[in-house]
Amino acid sequence: MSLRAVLLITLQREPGSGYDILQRFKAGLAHVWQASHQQLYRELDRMRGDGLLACETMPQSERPDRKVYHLTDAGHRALDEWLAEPLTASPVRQPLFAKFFAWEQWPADARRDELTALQAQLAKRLVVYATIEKQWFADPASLTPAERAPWHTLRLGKRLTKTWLGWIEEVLEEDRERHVD
Amino acid sequence: MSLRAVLLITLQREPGSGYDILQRFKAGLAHVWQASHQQLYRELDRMRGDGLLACETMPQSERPDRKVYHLTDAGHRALDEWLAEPLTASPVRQPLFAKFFAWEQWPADARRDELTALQAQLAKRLVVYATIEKQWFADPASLTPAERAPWHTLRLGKRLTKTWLGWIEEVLEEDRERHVD
DNA sequence: TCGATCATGTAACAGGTTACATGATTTT
DNA sequence: AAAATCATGTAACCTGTTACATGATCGA
Repeated sequence: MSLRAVLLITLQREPGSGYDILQRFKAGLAHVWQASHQQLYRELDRMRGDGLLACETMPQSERPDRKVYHLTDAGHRALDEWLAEPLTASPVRQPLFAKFFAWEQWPADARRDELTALQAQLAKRLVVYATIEKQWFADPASLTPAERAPWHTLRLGKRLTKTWLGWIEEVLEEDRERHVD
Repeated sequence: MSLRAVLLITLQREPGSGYDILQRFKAGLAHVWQASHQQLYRELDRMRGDGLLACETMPQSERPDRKVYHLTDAGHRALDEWLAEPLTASPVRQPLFAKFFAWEQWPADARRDELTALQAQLAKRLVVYATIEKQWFADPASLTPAERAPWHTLRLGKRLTKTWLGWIEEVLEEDRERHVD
C-alpha cells in the first residue's frame, strides 16, 4: 500500500506522468521514496483501474504521449484513510550487520572496501540533501507549518546519515589500528 | 540473496532448526534481521534443494520432528563469496516521511498518535538492545576482535534509535507549541 | 557518432506477507 | 478453560527487480 500512498500524495500536490514522478523520486523526494520506472507504470495503471486516478493523454509531436495522472474523489478518500491510520513498524533488515557476525572470515580488504564505498554513498546522499534544502527550504524561519513538516524529514535524514558516517569512521579507525600495531 | 546469506551466517555459527532461527531473530539478531516462519521454512527447504544446507531430522516424542540444518561445503563457499562482494545500497522507503508532505491534511490527533506509537516502539527496541548487550557484550574492553565486530552493530543500532527519538521529541514539541499558542 | 534525455511499456522472476492448517504441552 | 509455546508446513497474493523493447532529440 505504501507506494500507492506515496503516489497519491505527490500527485495530489501536483498531477504528473510516470516519468515526472520518477524525476521527483530523484530530486525533492530522494529521502522519502524510490521506485523503478517499471514499478511506477504498472502501479499507476492499476490505480487507474481501481478508480483512484484518472489520466489525460497529452499527445506530443515526435514523442510518446505523456499520460498525466491526477486524483479522483476515490483517490482523495483513499489518501485520507491512509493518513488517519497509523503505520506498522517496518521490519529490520541490515545485511551489513550480518557481515559483522562473520568478521574473522570476512576478508580484511573487502571490509575496508565495503565501508569506504558506503562512506562515499552516504556523502553523496548528504549532497543531495543539501541541494533539496537549498532549493525548497532556504529560509527555515519563514516556512509555514505545512512547508516546515517536510523540512523536518530532511533534517532527520541528515542526522541519521551523519550518525552512520561517524560510526563508519570509528570502525575503520579501529580496524586500521589493529593492523598497524 | 540477503536472507540466504543471513541464514548461512547464523547456521555456520551454530546449526539449528527453522524455529531456532526464528528465536535468534527475536533475540540476539533482533537488530540485524527479521523474517516470518513461513519465509524461513520455505527458504531453508530451497537452500537444501540447492545443496547449500543439509539437515538431520531429530524425532521428538509427542512433537513434530525438529529439522536441524547445517552448512555443506557448497554452503561455506557461497558464504565466502557473499562476504567478498560489496553490498548494493538499499533503496529509500520512508512512508512516515511521505505523511509529512500532507501535514495540513493529516489529522492532528493522528499525527500525535503516530509519533507517540513510534516513540514507544523505539523505546522498546532500546530495551531489546540493552538486553542483548548485557547478555553478549557485558565487558566491551575484553572482547576479541571477532566478538567486538557484532558489538559495533549494536552500538550503531542504539545511536540511530536515539537519533530518531530526539527528532520525534522535537517534532512533537513544535506541534504542541503551535496548538497552545 | 556516441551517450544522455524524453517517454512509454511487457514478461519473468525473486522476495515478502497474509491466510489457513495441525496438534500436543505448558503456563496462567 | 484459555492462552502461549513448541514445531512444522501449503497456497495465494502483493511488491520489487531484472531483462528486454522501442524510438526520437539533443549536446559533446
